Amino acid sequence: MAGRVLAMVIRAVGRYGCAMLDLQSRPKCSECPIRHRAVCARCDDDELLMLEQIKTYKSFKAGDQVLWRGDGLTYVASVVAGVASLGKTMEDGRTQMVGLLLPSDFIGRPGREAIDFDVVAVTDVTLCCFHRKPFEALIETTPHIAQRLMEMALDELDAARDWMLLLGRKTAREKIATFIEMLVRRQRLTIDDATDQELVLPLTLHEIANYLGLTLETVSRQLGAMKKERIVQFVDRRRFRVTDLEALHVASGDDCL
Amino acid sequence: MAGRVLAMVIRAVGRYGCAMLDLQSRPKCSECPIRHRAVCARCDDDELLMLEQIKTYKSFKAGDQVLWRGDGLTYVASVVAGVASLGKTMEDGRTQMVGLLLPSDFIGRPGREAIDFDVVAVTDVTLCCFHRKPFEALIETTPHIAQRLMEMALDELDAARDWMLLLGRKTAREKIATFIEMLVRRQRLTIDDATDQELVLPLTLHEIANYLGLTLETVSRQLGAMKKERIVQFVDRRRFRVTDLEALHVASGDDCL
DNA sequence: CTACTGATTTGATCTGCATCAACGCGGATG
DNA sequence: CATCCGCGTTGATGCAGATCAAATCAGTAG
Repeated sequence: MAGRVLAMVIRAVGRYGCAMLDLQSRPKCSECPIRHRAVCARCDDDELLMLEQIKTYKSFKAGDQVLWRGDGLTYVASVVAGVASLGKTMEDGRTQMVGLLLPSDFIGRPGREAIDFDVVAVTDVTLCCFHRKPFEALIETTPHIAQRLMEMALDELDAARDWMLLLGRKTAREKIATFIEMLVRRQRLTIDDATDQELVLPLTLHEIANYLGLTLETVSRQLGAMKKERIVQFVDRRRFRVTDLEALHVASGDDCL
Repeated sequence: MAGRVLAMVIRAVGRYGCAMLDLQSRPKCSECPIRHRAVCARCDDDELLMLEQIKTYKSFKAGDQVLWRGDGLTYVASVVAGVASLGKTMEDGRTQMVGLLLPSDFIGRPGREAIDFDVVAVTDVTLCCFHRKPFEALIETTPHIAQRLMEMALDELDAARDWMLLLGRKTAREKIATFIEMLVRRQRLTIDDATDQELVLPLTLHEIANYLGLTLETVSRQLGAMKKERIVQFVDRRRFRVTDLEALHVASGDDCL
């Protein structure tokens, strides 16, 4: 069971002959695109060096399962590139996405043997993996890592709580609006001057529904309604822009700013 | 997650809550009931001494608002006794509880100026408060605190994700069953041989509904149904016992153990 | 004891979203 | 080129749970 990750990697690579990323490669931490946001953000050069020694890159193709619920946690990892989802599944097949992992987000947790949800690659994904045991040891000796991990966990906790309000109390329309607003805000953070920028839906309708606690039909209908109302405008299936940010915000049901 | 202390709460509440505790008093950390589970769990005696110097006890009556959303965070705190809730409210009055705080749980977060939800005392509550600034300084110099806070945040994150599945996908019946099962599991952790123990609903129907993303009428009806089916049995409004643990678990919709 | 207040129960009705079903579209495959 | 399959759209129908309304009960203040 623990070997599944590896099997996945092999399959992913095997499929395309050789994935673009060399598995053996161990890019310099100092040149890493997530250097200043990931779990290593607060580390100094010496600490970085120690991390560098226990890290390995792994790649996954869109759709690949990265971890199965109940899997032994041999590795913990940071998302370097791509989007992955955290999901829970009930016996009868109902599923709920409980988190979206974007670059710099952390997978797994020190001090626990198994993971309690599925991790799936939504797009092609690159992970920076650390063997859990040495990573845990590093936490004991390197305050900067525990401090950063604490910050990140608390941030995710805030996000999870916002999502609980959404799941528990918001209407379908409010859920969709909140979701789109979240995409806008994120894009803003990455690209400057992103007002009126073209945005991308990183998920299929099915995945969005799964994230919002709805069915895909409902998502389709609500999106359709917002198109009609000229709140959003689609250039193709995936790309769109927000034409009425104010109306979008009102529709989200959230307080003033 | 954070619970595992309900019996203590029940006992504390069952007596005279925490009203008897002197506000000015600064009890010895070494004799603190939550010494080994709270944010200070990993601290050694020296570290404890430093915490002791910046701590103050505060008490709140059941129903008191401890913090308002948007409040400046002058203090962070641990719950010493009693139950408090974290809640979110929408403009039109809809509310969703996003967390239950039991003894040893932590309120507030270092490195953030304001809090993004309301904290309300459900029962009489005693807090062990630390001025935020010196507490943050302590985190920088005391790895044990950051490590423990990280652990606690990750535990709460797991709990929040379970709750997201509940809010997003479970039926009313499953929600109620899951809630009761959670109460049972918590009690079990504290009192050995707790099978068939009498349990207490620490919340009103209104609060339970608020926690589960339901209306109080629905909660009442589902509880009524489970009474009829002899799954639970009430001795009075607040006290009950589970008569069919197996059926309860099946009703919760969760996987085998 | 009485009146009042807040918590709970129960019933009747309404509705938002799920469910079921059919169809159109575009990209991949042979 | 035909076909297939995953994805998205659209329509018809059903139902779980919300909403509205009223009665009961328990505690408590007078």
